[in-house]
Amino acid sequence: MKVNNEIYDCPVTATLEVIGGKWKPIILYVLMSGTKRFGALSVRIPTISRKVLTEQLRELESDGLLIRRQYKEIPPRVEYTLTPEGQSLWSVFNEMAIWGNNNRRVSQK
Amino acid sequence: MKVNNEIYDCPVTATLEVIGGKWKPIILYVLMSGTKRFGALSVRIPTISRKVLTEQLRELESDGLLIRRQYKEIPPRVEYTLTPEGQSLWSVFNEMAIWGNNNRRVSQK
DNA sequence: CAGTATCCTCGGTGATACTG
DNA sequence: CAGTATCACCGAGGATACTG
Repeated sequence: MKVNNEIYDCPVTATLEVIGGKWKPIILYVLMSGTKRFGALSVRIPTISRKVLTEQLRELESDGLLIRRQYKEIPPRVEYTLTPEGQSLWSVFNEMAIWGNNNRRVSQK
Repeated sequence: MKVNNEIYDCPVTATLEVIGGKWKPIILYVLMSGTKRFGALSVRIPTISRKVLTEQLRELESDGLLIRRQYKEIPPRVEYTLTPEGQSLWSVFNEMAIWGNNNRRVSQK
């Protein structure tokens, strides 16, 4: 997500630049529970198109938050795993979850 | 920001629904240091148009994060103040700032 | 001073079809 | 299975001018 220009570069906006947007939080959240295949991500997030899922995963990869492993098999297999940097976002998500639970009405899954 | 549909309603996305987007973090951050007038916000965030600033402030107000106080004077004076709920976002921003400082290259103001 | 009112641009997202 | 390619849309955000 294009959050802001360099004038306002600050750690908070830098973080939102990486985890903000419509799909990245849920993708990262799903991957927090461990390595997932492309298809598994697609099943867990059924309303995202494969095109957009691919794009978001590529961005998270180039931001160093996850690793893409492609196995040269038939049928193809591609796995996505959080890097330590990606996993370290847990504390951020946790703080957001606490605030959301305390201050928002959240319907449960 | 339209983050996601109800299927993925979770505390994290609920939080991002409120503080995500291009301008809200910086607006909230500026207001963390105390009540500000419309013009003061505009000066501190010079690249936001007044139209968009107005829109964002209205959304933050209807989300209960800030209070808008209008003084019937000439010239007009309008002040924006964080509610306790808005101020309670400090811990969220703090966690994001820590992560950003540890994991991103951030140019200083 | 603190906004509105209009008009417009652009990029993120979606739908659909195709492929190694 | 895990993608690409193409086309299309829509709405957040921006530019500019006007106002109580």
